[in-house]
Amino acid sequence: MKDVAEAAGVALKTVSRVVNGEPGVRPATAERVREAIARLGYRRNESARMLRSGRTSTIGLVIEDVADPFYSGLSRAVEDAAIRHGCLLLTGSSGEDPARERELVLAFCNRRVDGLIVVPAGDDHAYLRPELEAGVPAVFVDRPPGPGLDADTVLCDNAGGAALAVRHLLAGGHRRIAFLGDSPAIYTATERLRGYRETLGELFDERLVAMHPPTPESVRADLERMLALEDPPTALFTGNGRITVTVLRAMCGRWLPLVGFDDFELADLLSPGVTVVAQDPVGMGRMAADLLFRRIAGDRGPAEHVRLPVRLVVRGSVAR
Amino acid sequence: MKDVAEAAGVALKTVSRVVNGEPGVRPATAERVREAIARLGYRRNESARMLRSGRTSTIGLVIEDVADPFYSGLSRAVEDAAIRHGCLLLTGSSGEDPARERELVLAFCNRRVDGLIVVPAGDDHAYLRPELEAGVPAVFVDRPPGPGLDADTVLCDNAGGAALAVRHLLAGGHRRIAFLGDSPAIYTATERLRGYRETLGELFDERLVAMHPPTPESVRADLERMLALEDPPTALFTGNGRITVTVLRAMCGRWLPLVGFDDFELADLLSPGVTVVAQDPVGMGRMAADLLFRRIAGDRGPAEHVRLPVRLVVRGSVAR
DNA sequence: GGCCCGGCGGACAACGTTGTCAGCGGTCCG
DNA sequence: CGGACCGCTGACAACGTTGTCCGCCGGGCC
Repeated sequence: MKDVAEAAGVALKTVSRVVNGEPGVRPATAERVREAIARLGYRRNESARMLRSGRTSTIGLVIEDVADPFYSGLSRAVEDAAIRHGCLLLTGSSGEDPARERELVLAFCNRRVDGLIVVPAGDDHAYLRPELEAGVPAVFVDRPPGPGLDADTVLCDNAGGAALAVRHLLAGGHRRIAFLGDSPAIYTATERLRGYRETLGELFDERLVAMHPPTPESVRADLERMLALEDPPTALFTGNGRITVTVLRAMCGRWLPLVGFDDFELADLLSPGVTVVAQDPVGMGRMAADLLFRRIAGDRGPAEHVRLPVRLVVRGSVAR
Repeated sequence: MKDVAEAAGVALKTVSRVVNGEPGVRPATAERVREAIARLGYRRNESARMLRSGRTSTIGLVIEDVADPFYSGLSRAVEDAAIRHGCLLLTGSSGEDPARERELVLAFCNRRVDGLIVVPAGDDHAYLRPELEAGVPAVFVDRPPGPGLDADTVLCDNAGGAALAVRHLLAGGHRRIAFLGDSPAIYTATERLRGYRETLGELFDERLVAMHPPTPESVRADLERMLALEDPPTALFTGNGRITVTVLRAMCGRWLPLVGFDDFELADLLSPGVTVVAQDPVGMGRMAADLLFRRIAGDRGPAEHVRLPVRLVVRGSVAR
């Protein structure tokens, strides 16, 4: 900027004014400055600007894995909102590792992001308290933060969705409904288990429940074990998109009526189509971003807790 | 940092040394400093650090759409490499809009990213020349930059992959093979058309080619038009994952032997399974990131042009 | 016992920007 | 005709960090 000022024969501050479109510069001078900028290929240094102004026009997003369609949809929605507010997006995948989540969040804080959107991997967010108190707005999506942190959250109706799924299967005449869920360490997994369990009531049977991170082997083993019971399941409820797909693959050939939590591309093209409880990742991302930008704009109201509805999408997979 | 220094009763620079693990601080002093840091909840301001050091430990990634599985896989691979090098990732989706691509890239440059990975949307990258000359390393992925820019590129063998697909269909006895591709403005689309055309030789028939951004309506119309020909196609070659899926949906019920460019999740679970030319988005992302970090580390060798192989994954969709 | 050396700590400038305030003409009004 | 005001421009400090350089102090050696 100093060079531009010299080239245009004006003071540093005048260049700054032109660059920022501030008033008080004669058109002829401004033109001369702009010409010098173009000639020298000058670009404003945002680091310095941030340092001075305190705003980075950047928000941080921590998700579980960008490559997972659920999170990449959410991610895109957040990005769109960021662009609308003139912000850029720093993205990081925690891979369900609380330590990694913490590192990412703190790295974002070091860069003084204007706000954070976090899909928490762990359930201890004490490390975030100083940041929140320092005024960094944060919104938690898909899962609530650890205890003792009263921050904005955007969740979906996990238990209600599970209830929808189970009731649909019950209505189909099933009494032995297995649940294959993700690790109980994951909030959404236990919530969905809760909805499943409460809806089943006394039909609940612990032997029909399996919960851990899905691998083809573990899912296959779970299915084998359950199908070998003297009173095997006649239908399946799968706890997230990845598990649904893994189950579909593990079943190759055999078929059990199935409802999956979370919609996925091509669910409708499989035969039979897969009935799912559809969440709205894009809606969640948009909602979280809206909330965050309201906070960034200065909204200091009490923490908001949004719970988005889910809906049952009936396809062929439960026909008797 | 000044506050920490005061609280610990030492000089500013001593705090800086402790924070950066530099030698020359007595353990007792260092401990006092660390205690003060913890007590005050101090976090280093990266903006100031960048300003001073010139390195941001951040790289920028411009892709077409994070929500597209191809790009989200690539994205994840780049992120993993970035983390390995202690960098964070700024991500932006251009949505095939050259103006948006330009804005994103320039916004990244303003933030002084250490390097850029770009899936170009446009074919005029003159705007990037000053940045490249200023020493910002850039790697282009999936598509080459516009003419006159000699930068590192990581592409896949588009024409070769198309040839694989067409030869597979020819071997299946087909002579009337239609090609449904994306807009000819997209490099990969025209390359795949070229491979298709050259492999077909005199079997090539312009009436069996349709190229534009796929919408359910346009794809349906293309299929209708082609199937109404007196000599209709007996097989399809689809130019990317999105088109393949759109075609599958548009065909509902009817069936034509099909090979798609780009693999996609569940392609194997459809019945029949969809034969595809599989690219390796993760490999492309990793390769691009490796190249970029070599440049960032100071490699000033001539531009490298990597072309990754593709492979034909035969599934059921071409059985006669 | 004095000198030199090494280990440690601190003062200061600089990175590139923006906010504050002051200066310098010219114009308008009394 | 003089003073006040306004439009434009510029000098300077400050943001928080790090690199450079200097000084202090204690110990070992001559």
